[in-house]
Amino acid sequence: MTDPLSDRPAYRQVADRLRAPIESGEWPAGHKLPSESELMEQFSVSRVTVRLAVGALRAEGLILTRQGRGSFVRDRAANRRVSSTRYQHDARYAAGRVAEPATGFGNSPEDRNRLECSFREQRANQQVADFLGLQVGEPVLERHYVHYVDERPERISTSYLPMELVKDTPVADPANEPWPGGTVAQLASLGQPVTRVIESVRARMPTPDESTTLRLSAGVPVLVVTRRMLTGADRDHPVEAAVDIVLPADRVVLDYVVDLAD
Amino acid sequence: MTDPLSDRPAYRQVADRLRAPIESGEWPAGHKLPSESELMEQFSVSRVTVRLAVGALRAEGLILTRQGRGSFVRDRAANRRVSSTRYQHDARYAAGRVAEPATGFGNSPEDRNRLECSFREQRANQQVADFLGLQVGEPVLERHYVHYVDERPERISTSYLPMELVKDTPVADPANEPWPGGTVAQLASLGQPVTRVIESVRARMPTPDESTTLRLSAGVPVLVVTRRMLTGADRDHPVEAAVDIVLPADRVVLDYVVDLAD
DNA sequence: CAGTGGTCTAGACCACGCT
DNA sequence: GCGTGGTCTAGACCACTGT
Repeated sequence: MTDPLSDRPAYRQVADRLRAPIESGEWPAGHKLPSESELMEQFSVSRVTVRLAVGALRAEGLILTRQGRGSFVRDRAANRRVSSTRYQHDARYAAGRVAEPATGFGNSPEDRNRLECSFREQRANQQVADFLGLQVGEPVLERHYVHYVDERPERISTSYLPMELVKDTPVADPANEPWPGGTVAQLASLGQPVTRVIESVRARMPTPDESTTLRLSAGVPVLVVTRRMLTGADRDHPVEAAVDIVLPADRVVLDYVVDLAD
Repeated sequence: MTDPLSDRPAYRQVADRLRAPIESGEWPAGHKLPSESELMEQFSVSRVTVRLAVGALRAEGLILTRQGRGSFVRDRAANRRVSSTRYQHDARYAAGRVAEPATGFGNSPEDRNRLECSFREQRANQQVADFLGLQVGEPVLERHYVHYVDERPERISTSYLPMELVKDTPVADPANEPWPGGTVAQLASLGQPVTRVIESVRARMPTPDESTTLRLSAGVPVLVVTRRMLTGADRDHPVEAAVDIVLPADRVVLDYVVDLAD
């Protein structure tokens, strides 16, 4: 039953009573919630009220609903770690100092990875021009990737390289993807050893397109990384800009190692 | 009008037709959407259908609704940048090599910052023990913070220090907060200069409590950072663990600088 | 087939914000 | 007072999942 005297709306009271056993762990991941008809009877409310409550929990990312089956407690443990140390590792690989590249953005074995990519020549927009130190309209190579791990899409990204740098080189040929050692190794092959990577991390709800591509359930945000790669002894010459690396937040953790030495 | 022949449900069609002018920029941040009655008439659908459409846009973080006023396009530009370089800066400050500390987690002028904190002695749980290299149950100092910038709550965090390290020191006294130079400077004052910081970044939807404290509107995720601070020449001796630094994703961007030098 | 969630209608009353 | 969104009801039909 709900308390009609409370100023807390009925649907919130129902949501609260369902949230408690989820957050306490009493209902573990995969546990089936009572059906909507059971909840209607249990709390003496209409179907619309029940659905408002269930919808709230779904928007919080606590449950997922499947037509014809029911509502279930979602597994919220993100398990793929993506570490900033992969850049250092790939730089050492490109310099011939280690035998194996870092195993992709996902640090997962090669045989579980798959990459879809499409390249095209494009003219720099304002943001890309700012990042690469170019004028708006200068030619750049736009590279669009969808990265799969175990047949699950785990990353959408769009990256830009100055056309002047890559024209008529193996880097501009999508047939050479996936390139061992990634973008860091590609730039090294062009005589541009990366000396600094700057990543900016944001989070937001996915667009419907992203939600479809990444197969996200309701209530799951995306991590959005923008990346700049720089070369030179002063680490200030931009050579690559990845403006949107979109990652599913229910599966990915980003690790950053910051060393203090002066 | 909606197309009843389409297999796309009516509420999605309405949502699509409202999303287009928002994403194209035709309706800029702050623009008022048509009222629910107007949408009912315009698309010849019931109120419930209109509210499903509006609710979907709200869950995507595109709009916010205010009772008695209407629905408005939300401003999605996050503007506070939090950079990993603040740790290096604070280390130099603690070593007396620069005159001013980094201006807080938010890198914003001191006079716009305010800190609420509460300290208490606690026994390490499994996660804290793992992070600090202690046994479960060993005493730790638990520090809970809420950080405001311009009177807006911008960060909730819980941090742990080994009790053995801080007992009867100025660091254990909340009256000394905010401490110039932050945790890095506090540890330096204890003879524990931090040599490495490891941050793990996740994103998820907020709990109702977090949503209230951070004054989040619907459809806004939180960035969740867990941090470990390490000392020693081998950068492997843990001295601090911040298990949950919760940041509003509509206002904060995290910047990380990764230098490659070998 | 029965049970589940997904969509949709018509109608009602309330709380809030502005004039 | 009036228009706004917030909450709630009773009832209907559909699509999907399992037996």
